[in-house]
Amino acid sequence: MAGMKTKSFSDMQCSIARSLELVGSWWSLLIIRDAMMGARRFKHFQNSLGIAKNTLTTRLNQLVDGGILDRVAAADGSAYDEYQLTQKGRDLGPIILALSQWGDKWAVHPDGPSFEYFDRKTGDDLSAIWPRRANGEAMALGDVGVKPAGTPTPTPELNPGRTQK
Amino acid sequence: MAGMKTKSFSDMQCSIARSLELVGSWWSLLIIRDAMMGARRFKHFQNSLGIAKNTLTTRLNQLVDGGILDRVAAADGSAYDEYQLTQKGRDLGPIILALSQWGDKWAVHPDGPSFEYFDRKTGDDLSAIWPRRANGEAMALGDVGVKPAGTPTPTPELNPGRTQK
DNA sequence: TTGATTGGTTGCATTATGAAACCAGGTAGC
DNA sequence: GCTACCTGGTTTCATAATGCAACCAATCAA
Repeated sequence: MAGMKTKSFSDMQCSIARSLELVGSWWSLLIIRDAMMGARRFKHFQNSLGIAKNTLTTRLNQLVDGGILDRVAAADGSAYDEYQLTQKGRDLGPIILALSQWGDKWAVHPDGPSFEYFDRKTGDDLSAIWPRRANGEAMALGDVGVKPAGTPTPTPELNPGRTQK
Repeated sequence: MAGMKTKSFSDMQCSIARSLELVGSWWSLLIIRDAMMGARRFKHFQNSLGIAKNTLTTRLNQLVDGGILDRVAAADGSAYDEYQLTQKGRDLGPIILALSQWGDKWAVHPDGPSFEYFDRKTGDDLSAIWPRRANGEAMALGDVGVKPAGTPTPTPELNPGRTQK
């Protein structure tokens, strides 16, 4: 975990906290972003991120230990190992996309965003990462309900939306 | 930023990095989660998170400064202020959901997840937060393409998917 | 063979965080 | 209106995470 003394989220039952614990730190997400863009070697990550080398070492080891990256023999025959996303790591894609989308809207750089996402099959831009109904229709965030696991889902009649004081 | 000395992501053009910089730390996301669940007062966050009070103070101030929370007069007439998500803050919902979904799959607690998400209008479970084509159809992560902003979108013919060595 | 690159490790300085004590103002009970 | 407790912090101190620079062995390019 970044900067915190001893405190760990791993005892928490909440999946959000557990995800954050396993991913490790902000740097980890940027490492994963670069891995999704094709970075495979220590040097790639270091050049792209401008991260201190000892910190990069720590983060890469943590991601390998966490099953998000695999350390594999280089594809090109080099004696240096490479880092490769596991399925667990590739499944972080929606998180990366959601962060990117939010940043494009609320924290964009004066020069605009640096990356754009598209559909490889059609060439179209991606539609927004957004909660969907069972039929795939995008839904308003206010229509997303949360409840403790195992409790019955409130019926729509008894649950007239979020109060907005 | 959590634990890091001086380094800031705010100069980076990447929207992911800029989002992470603005959100602040892991704690911030859990604070936002609680705010989405209805927490409004200092004490709510402290009880729910078990966070040190000085750290909570810092994080809340940072979220207010970042425009993610507003400090508002209490709705019930109390002299103590309350914290309320702004639109910018509510738009973090998809990130929270994506993190929750990943944790449910890859980092679940032995007792199972603590929360479930549903559609307030229909009572159905939410479908997965996932990249979608323009028509709303869910797409494989491997079909998500990334390119530097401003460059032309590669045509599907010339872009036969991610190589998977 | 020589020099540069890669992938680290080590040591030190600085910052973020945790824990506990403390405190002023608000609130509740009576 | 008095008192005790609650709320929302601040302060102090110890520790962990990070940055930076120097160093190093192994690899690779010429």
